[in-house]
Amino acid sequence: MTQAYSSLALAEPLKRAVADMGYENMTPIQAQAIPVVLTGKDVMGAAQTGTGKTAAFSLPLLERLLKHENSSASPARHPVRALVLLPTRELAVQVAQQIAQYAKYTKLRSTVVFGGMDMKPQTIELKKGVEVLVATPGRLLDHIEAKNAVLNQVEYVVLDEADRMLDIGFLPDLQRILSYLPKSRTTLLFSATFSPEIKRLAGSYLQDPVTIEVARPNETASTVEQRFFSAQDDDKRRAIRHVLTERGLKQAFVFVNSKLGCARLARSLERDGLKTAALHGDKSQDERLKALEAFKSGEVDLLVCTDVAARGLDIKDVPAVFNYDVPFNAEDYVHRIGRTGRAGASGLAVTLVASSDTRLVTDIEKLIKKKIELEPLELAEDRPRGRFNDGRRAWREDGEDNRGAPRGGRERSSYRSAPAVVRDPFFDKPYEAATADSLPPSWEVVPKAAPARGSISANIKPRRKLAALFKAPVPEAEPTAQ
DNA sequence: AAAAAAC
Repeated sequence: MTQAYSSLALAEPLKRAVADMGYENMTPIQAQAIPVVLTGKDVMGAAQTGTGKTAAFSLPLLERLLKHENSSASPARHPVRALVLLPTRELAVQVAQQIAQYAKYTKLRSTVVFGGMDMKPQTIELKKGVEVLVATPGRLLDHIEAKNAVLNQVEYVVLDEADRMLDIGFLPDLQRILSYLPKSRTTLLFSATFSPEIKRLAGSYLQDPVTIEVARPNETASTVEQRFFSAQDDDKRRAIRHVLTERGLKQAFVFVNSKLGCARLARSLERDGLKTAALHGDKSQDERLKALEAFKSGEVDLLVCTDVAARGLDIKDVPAVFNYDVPFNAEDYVHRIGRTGRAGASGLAVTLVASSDTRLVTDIEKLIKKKIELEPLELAEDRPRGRFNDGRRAWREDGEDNRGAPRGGRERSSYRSAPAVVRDPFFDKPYEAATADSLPPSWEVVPKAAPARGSISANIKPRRKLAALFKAPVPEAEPTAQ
């Protein structure tokens, strides 16, 4: 049963803002959470990625701020009445933008504070007075200590990506922030993933909470097609290009586990002819926001990123997510692939699994409670493999064959194994993002060696089209609010 | 095995 926003007891300005955004029907988490949040009770809410958790807490929160005036505040002052905390700066920006959209026809004011940017403009906004404050923990504490933000009249606290906010890395900051808030308040926790331990911990921050679980916690969105390919490091970049071309994909997130790896991979993919931006925590905030903007505007095809981008980012129509590295935490897998298949659209998640990653894949399998089939993705050689006796690789990054050009030295290099060079047609031409009328050429998967007995790959037929490994895309559903 | 969040 779908429910329309118009059926809700929301103030006219809020309904008008929702209508402006083109939303009509609520998602299940919205339909269930909004009436409960409207009662003012504490809530712990779990729903799959991309199903509109932000609207599920923002709309009823704004409604309550409108309906219940803060009687203890002097008319001239605008005390912070609602605080929304997030684990990354980009997410804080996004949620703040969304709240501002919902509140645009009301007199409620909101702003966002986060690190990596000048304190002054944020201070000016805070001093003007805001009812709703969106923030990342570290910078908020700075503002509290500088007396720029006074939180003793906060009535509502939201921990978005609550399980992350409650993990060991954030907990000390979070506890300090909560110590500045009144004891009597409403607390709302939302996430797509909750471990049993975090749930227990979360319970200690809530009073008589209502638990809303639209899906089993940690459940992946049904709109995302999940594929796992075994691919060694040298093959991973090519695997990405093959899948992009085969599926006619225009854009994708590419997740890696480290900041250094992120920068390196972005450079490599750029050399392969892909338009790429890198997003990780060692970049300046300016660069981070620019990278995200370049991806949103379609200026770049690939966003190579660390887990800074794993959670919450809502970019419309991202068709695919690659896990170039298998994430260390299974929960992060759920969030990473949740960047695609949002709001009912279809998405593809491809995880590239090296032989040392099998343990991590097992963890993911257990968490999402879905059987994972590891498929071989073995591509034809595009360049000679192996190394010289002196350890140099037989190929160079610029694509030139390195054989026959030994570095100076009296010992003559000999090539240990000289496999045949098979050219990969995609590798020779610059990558072009697919358009409606550029049908991708097909490419064959060629097995490199006989599969080991008893391995998963033993069941795979020797030669078949890569395209045949993929099923038809899922049709799009009607849009719902995010 | 890492990343994120303050200066």
